[in-house]
Amino acid sequence: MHKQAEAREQVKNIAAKIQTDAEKRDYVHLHDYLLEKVSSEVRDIVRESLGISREAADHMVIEIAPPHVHGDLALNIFDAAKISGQSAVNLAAAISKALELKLPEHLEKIELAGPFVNLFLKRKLFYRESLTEAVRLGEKFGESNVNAGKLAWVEYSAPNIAKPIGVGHLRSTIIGQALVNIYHATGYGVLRHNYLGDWGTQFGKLIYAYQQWGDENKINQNPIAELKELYVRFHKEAETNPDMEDKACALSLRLEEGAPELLSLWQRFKDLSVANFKKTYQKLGVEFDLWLGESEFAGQGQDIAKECLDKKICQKDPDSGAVVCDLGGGIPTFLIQKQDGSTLYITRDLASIKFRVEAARPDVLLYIVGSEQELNFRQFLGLAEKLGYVQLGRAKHIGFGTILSEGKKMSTRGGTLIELEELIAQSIAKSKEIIKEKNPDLNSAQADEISRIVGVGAIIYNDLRQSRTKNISFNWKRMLDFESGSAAYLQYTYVRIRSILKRATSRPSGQATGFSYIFEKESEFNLTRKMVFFPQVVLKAQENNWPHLVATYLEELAQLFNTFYNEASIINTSDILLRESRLNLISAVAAIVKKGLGLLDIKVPDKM
RNA sequence: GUCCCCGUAGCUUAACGGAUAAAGCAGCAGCCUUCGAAGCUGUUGAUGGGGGUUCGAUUCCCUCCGGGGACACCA
Repeated sequence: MHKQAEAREQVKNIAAKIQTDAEKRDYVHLHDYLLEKVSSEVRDIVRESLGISREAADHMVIEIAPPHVHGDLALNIFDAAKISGQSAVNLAAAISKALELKLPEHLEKIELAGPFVNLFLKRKLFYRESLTEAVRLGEKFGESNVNAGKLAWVEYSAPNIAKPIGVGHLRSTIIGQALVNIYHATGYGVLRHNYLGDWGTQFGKLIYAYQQWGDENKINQNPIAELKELYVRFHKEAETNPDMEDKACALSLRLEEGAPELLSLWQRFKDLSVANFKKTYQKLGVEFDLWLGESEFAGQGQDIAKECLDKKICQKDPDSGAVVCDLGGGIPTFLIQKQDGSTLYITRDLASIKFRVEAARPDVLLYIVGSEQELNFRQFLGLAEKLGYVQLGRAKHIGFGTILSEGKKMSTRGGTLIELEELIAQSIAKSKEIIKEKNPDLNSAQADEISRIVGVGAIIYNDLRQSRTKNISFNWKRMLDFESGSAAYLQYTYVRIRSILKRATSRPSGQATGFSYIFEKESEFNLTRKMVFFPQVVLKAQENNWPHLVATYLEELAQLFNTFYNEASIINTSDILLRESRLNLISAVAAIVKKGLGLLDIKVPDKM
């Protein structure tokens, strides 16, 4: 089909651009990070002196020592013990002895406590090196090259056309965009795909409703609201008038067959919707490389069904003639073709994944779709793998919980559904009230700009701060609580640091690589000790598809900063070297906060 | 009925099978003539019940209870 070739060409161009971007990219090598250097010093010594396998040695992980423990860092050897088949206590003793005999460069001493090996850093050296590194890398700190050269295809947002975006698609949009950013930070090239819900029987209903009651004036004035109105009216009237469903079905079949007058109507609805969505995405700071909807794959349903039958993976139901698939393994059977021969959602998804793999050859494909579709994805991906469309395990469904209001799912009928546009507008308005109250000196334009950043940040953070799979209990008050544990808390921390830096008479002398940074207080050291873990946190967030790790980390880092801030004056530090060190320290913290929030797709204001 | 997710302090949430379960809100007691108090310090308070695996379980397995969701011609 002509259209299909065009789409393929488009995808190939996008993939090529992603690849050239990747080639030009200046990657930060993971093994250059200080924490990695310390880790490999330890691993090398242990491997050489104990003769344990590389795999076991690589599974020794350095962590921050718990507060009640003596030591700066702790070596977690439990996995290594399991791999090398020793008891943790014995291995820890052997490791501790080996490290004491040949002390790694960055360590002062070792302490053994049962199965735990506690590490004492040469604090001055560590402080100097960690700060030098963070200052040098600035807002690149945290990135790595672990997945350099790989391509991830991420499908997210995926709203249905002719309907307003609701809070359900909001989660997909926010989580998807965060994962896009996080994947990119670990080296991936990422193709951002908005797979529009622009096909299926609902368009028969919509067209029917339009033909019956459509009002051109209203549609031109407020397209989405009016289209939704038509759709709702259809369902209301269909309750008392059941043959409307059949008429709508007939329309949708004619649409699928390509009836020109219906197609042009459909195209118009789609164009209106997309224009509207783009405005919303702009407010959220979300962007896509590819807008390719389900309709693109509607024509291939029959071929897919035929292939499934030919390969004897699916069967024709003798009574109805529908095509049925049974994957076994406790997965319920499902249809891939209706008895009237028309396609289903899953059939189009199959055509779509085949297309994606052929056109771009991604290393991973992510589908950011609510957990209620978990079964559908097990069926769809199971069948796609069986058909050989995608390699086992490369395509993943990234599910997430529902947004609940008072413990219940938001529903249009119950009047509890919040449309995304409404949510954004209200959040910005409420943020503005708070901002004006907290900082009355801001002029109106500044207050507008800041409340957009803070209001949108509150929405995004409310979603990403907790683990993906859990339901979110939606609560206006909590979302707009700008105290600890909020985006505003992090933004405030950033703004405060910027403010100190502006007031300081000397600028941080970041460029000097040999600069001998010094510290005085425990809280300063604790900050750099926390900072060096940022790249690891980003990596782990990517590996597990857990954006909330970044949020949790940033809160902890910000709190360490605020503690330090409260016990030491930075500008009034009389020792010049110490003052210069502190200015660089807080500047590095600000860079991480900005970078981390950026990974979550949250902006930072200059003042607030 | 089958399958999936979830159950942690009064509330909302953290915790690769690891040391004394971590925060925020709410409550109580403190800290601004000094870099932005949207902050900081202290304090009260929790793993739904019962088994099991393990040197060690909030985490894994079984079971019960409670909440949410999904189960073929919708997406």
